[in-house]
Amino acid sequence: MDFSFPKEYRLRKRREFRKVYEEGQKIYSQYFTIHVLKNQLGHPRLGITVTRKIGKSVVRNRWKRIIREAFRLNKHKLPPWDIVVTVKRGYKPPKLQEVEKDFVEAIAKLRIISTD
RNA sequence: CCAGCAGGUCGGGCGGUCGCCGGCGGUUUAUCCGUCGGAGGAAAGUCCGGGCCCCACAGGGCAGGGUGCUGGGUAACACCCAGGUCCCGUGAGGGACGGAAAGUGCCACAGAGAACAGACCGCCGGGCCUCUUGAGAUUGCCCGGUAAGGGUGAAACGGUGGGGUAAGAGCCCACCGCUUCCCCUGGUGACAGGGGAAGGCACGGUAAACCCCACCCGGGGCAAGGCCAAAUAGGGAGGCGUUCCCGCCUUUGGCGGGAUAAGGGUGGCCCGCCCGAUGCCUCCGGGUAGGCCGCUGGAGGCGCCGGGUAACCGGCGUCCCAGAUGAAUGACCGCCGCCCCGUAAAGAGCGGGGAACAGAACCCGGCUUACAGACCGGCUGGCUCC
RNA sequence: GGUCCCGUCGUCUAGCCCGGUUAGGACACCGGCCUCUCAAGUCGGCGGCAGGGGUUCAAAUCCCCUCGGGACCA
Repeated sequence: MDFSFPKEYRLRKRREFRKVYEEGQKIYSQYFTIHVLKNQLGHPRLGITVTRKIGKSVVRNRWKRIIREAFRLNKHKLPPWDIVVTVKRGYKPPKLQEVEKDFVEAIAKLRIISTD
């Protein structure tokens, strides 16, 4: 199974993020605010937002790495959407399994809503 | 062995699986494969100093800012090294550092008096009143002397002894201290040592108050700066075209319709068909999105030798050691090492748990701040043993 | 990444340049008076210099470090 994470699977420009914010759907999970928009690429793409309010650079990097790992290990199950994950304030970075669970459940919920 | 003082080093190790970023090689022209490398001592705070780049600039001055014992190191510094004086410590050591005798300002409260000082209490002399026969004594008041004592304060005009006096005081003397000046010796110098003269002592603090003196500093920052460059709008140059007919309305004008021109669309091309009086085409320069360079080989690391007390410098050899840009350096597992807890008489073993501060963004030299723990020598004081 | 500014009661502020009473005021809060009660009014109280170090006899004020908040630059 392919667990790689090349650049085509990432959101890299400010206007790509803006498009998801303005045209996509939104859901709140325990740790994140997740914006989602269907794309035409046939695979999902991930964008992560961790503001300076979350913590210093060590903490911000930790969040990004864990989120990226959660996406990477589950990307074969994900629909072809652009997904932007914004970290909420007030949490310490938890274990990978917790983030994975939180992220996958939130996406599953959105999937049900969008198929209705 | 116990206290302590300065200083240096490290910041878990090995292996596997899944990923990420970059270099090189191959392969295809856009994907794979191979291989190598991939956070720190502070990468942090951005507090100083430089390199680099752009702008400005003849030279000098003013304003503004910084530094401040001496000598040295350095690209430079507010850093580092060595030294000096004073203060603290039994000591190893630690801390402070131009000028208050150029001028100005300020020194609250308390206190009698606070900056060419000052009589509240006290001490001493004199006068008046009171008591007394009187000498005289005492209380009160007044005048004067006095800085030795008390008290206030952060700070009150040198100390000890003697003389002196009504009581006192550098008022005078001796010794100690202090200030200023001169000479000699040592040192590059701060300064030190020695000798002499003058002065009874006159000059309290504050310059992280204004200021004076000496020296230094142009401004901005890689989001600097440079290159390539769509689409759209606009600018410049050149070329082609800017014609005819009909109807209506109040004007050499406007509106509507038709034909054709430059040109465009369709199409491999010609004819044809369609659009078309609106302009159209080509080139140039600026420039946005976007991309590229700057971008990591450097005041570089390590070793040896030489110079220097040292900071550091020189020579030779050797190594290449992150370069991202919504921003890589991660996740999981196993074994070993370290620490803690339980079990055991200690240990072994077994089981469970823990491991700091922190993440490069143009690059260096410093400073400051954060930091679980581990290690290395050096020195001081005390106790004990040989 | 870089450049710069600001932190005073619970909130908004004065004082800071040029150091010196118990750091002043408004709103809020608490208690009393007034009122049948509440509000208003009135009297009193509670409560603060972001933290640490230094200079000074003395620091909210001057100097340094740390922490927190904010603005600007593609």
